Amino acid sequence: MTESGKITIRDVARRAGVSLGTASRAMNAAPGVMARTRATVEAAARELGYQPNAAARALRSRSSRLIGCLFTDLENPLYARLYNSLQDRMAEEGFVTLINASSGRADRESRAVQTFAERGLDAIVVAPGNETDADLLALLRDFPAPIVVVDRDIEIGADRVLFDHDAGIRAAVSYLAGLGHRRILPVFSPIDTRPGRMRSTAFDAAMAEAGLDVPLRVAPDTPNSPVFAEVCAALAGPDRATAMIVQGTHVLSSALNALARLGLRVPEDMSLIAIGDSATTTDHVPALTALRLDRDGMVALIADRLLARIRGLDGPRQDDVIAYELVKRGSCMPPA
Amino acid sequence: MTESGKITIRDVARRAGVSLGTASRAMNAAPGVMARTRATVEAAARELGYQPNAAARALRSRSSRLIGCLFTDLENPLYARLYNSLQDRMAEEGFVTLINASSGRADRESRAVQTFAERGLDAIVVAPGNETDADLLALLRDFPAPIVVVDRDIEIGADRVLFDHDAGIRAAVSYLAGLGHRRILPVFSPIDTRPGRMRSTAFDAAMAEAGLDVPLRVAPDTPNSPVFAEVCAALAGPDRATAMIVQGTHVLSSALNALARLGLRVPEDMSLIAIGDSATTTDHVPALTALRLDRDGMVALIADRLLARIRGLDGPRQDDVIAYELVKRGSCMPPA
DNA sequence: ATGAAAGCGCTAACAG
DNA sequence: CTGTTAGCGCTTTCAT
Repeated sequence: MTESGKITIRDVARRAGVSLGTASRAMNAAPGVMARTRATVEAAARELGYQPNAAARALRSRSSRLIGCLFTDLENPLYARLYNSLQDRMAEEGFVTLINASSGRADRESRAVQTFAERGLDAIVVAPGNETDADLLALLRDFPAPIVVVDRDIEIGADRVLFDHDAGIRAAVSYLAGLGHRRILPVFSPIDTRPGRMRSTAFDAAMAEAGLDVPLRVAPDTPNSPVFAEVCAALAGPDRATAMIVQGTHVLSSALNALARLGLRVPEDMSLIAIGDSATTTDHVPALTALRLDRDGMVALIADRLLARIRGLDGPRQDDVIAYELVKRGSCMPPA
Repeated sequence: MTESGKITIRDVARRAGVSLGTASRAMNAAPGVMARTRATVEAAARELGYQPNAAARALRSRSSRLIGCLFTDLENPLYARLYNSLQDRMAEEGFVTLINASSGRADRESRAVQTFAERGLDAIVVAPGNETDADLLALLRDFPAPIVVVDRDIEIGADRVLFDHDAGIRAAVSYLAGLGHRRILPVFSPIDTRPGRMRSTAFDAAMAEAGLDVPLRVAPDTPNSPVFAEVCAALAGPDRATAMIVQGTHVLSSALNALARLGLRVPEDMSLIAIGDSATTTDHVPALTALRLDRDGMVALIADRLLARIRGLDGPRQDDVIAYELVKRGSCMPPA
């Protein structure tokens, strides 16, 4: 019935009794259109069920009104939520947001960037799993549209939004140290990418400043590797850690598993701080003290930067830093 | 340097010393092009770093080579993986796959479908959170391209890929009953959508057939609601259940939480079968017996159906059923 | 097998 | 403020 896809701007113009150009201007809220004319055109469009043809528009205007995201992992709540929020915000501005998950494989990431280029995306936001792949870096450097890099140490002359792992980890360590903990077990992701690298460095520095040793550490191979066995082993000795700082979702749940297996209760036998806040931390009983990113702030920052660059802002590339907040809940107490 | 985006098919044709039309035919592997000509054109394209303009192509050919997915939740491992696999498969066929997450809100779902229509997507696959919203259904019915519905009871004349919850739940119940369990606690999602509805029905039927009562059930408000308190309450009595069948990821982890709090070990004190297989089930210690969907089969089915319809297959709409497999691991044993 | 030409639907530049 | 016109880059007739 609606026969969508058949009605062109010509039909709208005819029905509104104006020229094609005027119809276009009216619908795009261009300056210099009489309010009355605009109303007439809009009414005609509505009555006809007019839907603009995105391809024609992109071809002519050289803007696809498409934004792309390249992340490693869709299941990661951080990225899933970032994508959701970004999508909402960009939709308000008339953009459609794509996402591509690479599982961290460099070849996939390169292909995705290439596809993005062919499709003429207006901008992309990337957090690739790989910070050093030459191919990917070249593709990114040559990318014909603005890029925002999220929490990766890659230098391609693009704007970046970076997380303040340093302050976050320091806050966690000093909270725990203040509670009286002296043996704190870090369970962090591998160091081949910015978050892992920075967390490890910050942790070591903070511990050193607090005069504490770091005899043991658990480093999952990937951000999603289970660490059950490693955590069990690390907690086996007589001088076991009395507190842990644990990253992520998968890693966190397998660490929790290990505690359960060892018969260690949180927080009585083990204090715990999670890096990143999600359903896993809030739904846990007791709710977990966590390092939470200011997600809304981050999305606003990314979106604003994206929009500004799309609109032609030509200033120097800029780095912005997003803070972590230590949300204190029930998973920490002084050691026994 | 590469100056991408500037080289058009004209440049390629000129360099190859052929006409524009021939260049197009050569690159699209159209019939009736001399092998030599094709080679020349392809070489020219490569040397120039030619990238076809997707918008122009879409405008002229009336095909965007874009596929859309409309799911409720990106964090849900099932959808995240379905999307990943589908994307891989469709990329091989030259399509880019978009995804949109609605969080189950009908208005968002309607807007997403509308956007998909404007963008001229070649096909969409949908698993909306809402099966009855009139607006959404109308939009879907009028959608100008093929649709594949995933596990939803919506009748819009589209092909569907449905999960066999009935056989799956029955297999789980009869396995547990065979082990000697008589009190089995179901922890299922709400019944306002196909999976929840079918699971509940199948569970009741299977229990009745096994001659077992269902005194208690836990039904989270949404597929992601925590059920800690409800599970604790349900397991409080003297005749507590000795086995549970639990859905999802979030629900599952909060149920596991509840067991830990109650001091109930799996499987010694409580047998447990998870609906859906993910890192949560495989990484748990002990690994959880789970109802696993044949994901590869599902993706192949969806992709084939999509492709066939895009290519004009005009047969009657079809329903396909995907089986669940009961993967036996360490979380079940006879009741004490 | 290839070349020439038309035109997809739209926006932007230029007149009036 | 509005009408007219010229393409955007490509695929697809229609000739040859």
